[in-house]
Amino acid sequence: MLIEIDFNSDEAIYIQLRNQIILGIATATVREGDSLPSVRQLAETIGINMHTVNKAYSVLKQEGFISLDKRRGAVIALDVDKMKALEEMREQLQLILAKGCCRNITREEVHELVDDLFDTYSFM
Amino acid sequence: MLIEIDFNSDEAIYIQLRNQIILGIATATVREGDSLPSVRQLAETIGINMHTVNKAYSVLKQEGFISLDKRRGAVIALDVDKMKALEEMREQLQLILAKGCCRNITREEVHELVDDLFDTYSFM
DNA sequence: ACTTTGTGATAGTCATATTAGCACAAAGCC
DNA sequence: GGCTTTGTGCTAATATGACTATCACAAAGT
Repeated sequence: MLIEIDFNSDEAIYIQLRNQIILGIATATVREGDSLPSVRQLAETIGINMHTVNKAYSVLKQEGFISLDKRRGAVIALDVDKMKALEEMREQLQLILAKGCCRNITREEVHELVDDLFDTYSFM
Repeated sequence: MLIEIDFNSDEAIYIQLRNQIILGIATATVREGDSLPSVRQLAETIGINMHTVNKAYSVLKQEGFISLDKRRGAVIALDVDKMKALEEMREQLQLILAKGCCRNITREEVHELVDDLFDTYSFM
């Protein structure tokens, strides 16, 4: 799994890491049960501090994407609470759709965008 | 237009302000051509500093939602660059849909969510 | 034994967010 | 003409979060 960090981004490094790992899971680059590299390994590969990677992993654990194990390290383990996920998605979509609405984007165009992206994430 | 700030939120005050104003535009609480309160007025109403409101307005201007005028203050003026807006929306949807995908949310459920929210933003 | 693992504590640096105070030119009002 | 309000600019102080740098330690694998 290739991870690229933009050091000039205004987005925190550990957030970029988290996002790319989530995208990696959705695009089936990594699958349920797979292990992520150790915090020290990944940190050295990217060229950042160990604790920054650890923070990204902690966030992913807290959000229910991975499970941290002493023996196997960080393992992909999806906590599927659909109701909670739908509520969260609704909240996040709210602002994005409002922006689009101000720019005269129609609901049909949003549907196309959703379908287009969903085809990329067809891992089930 | 009612504005509520959560001072315990991890989201910056000026970001909360920006978001609520965008939602206000989309829900037609404020309409194109309307003026927003002056930076000093709004700051006093909310109980925050003048410069924080000014920052929110500056961001909204830079993003093409309002236009700042010496005489009329901050006026709702939507810069409709649809292509740019679609590109931006695609980028923002990418992560949100990836998250949902990991939680087994189907594209039909996303469509329902989109339609539901779009009904709220029917100002055109 | 040796290495690697996650994890914790501590401390320093840097950027950002927020507030405060002062100022000034332009516009509106009486 | 006086007065107020407007956006905008400047500087400075404080607080918080992000990132890095070390040192450390117990648990697990080889």
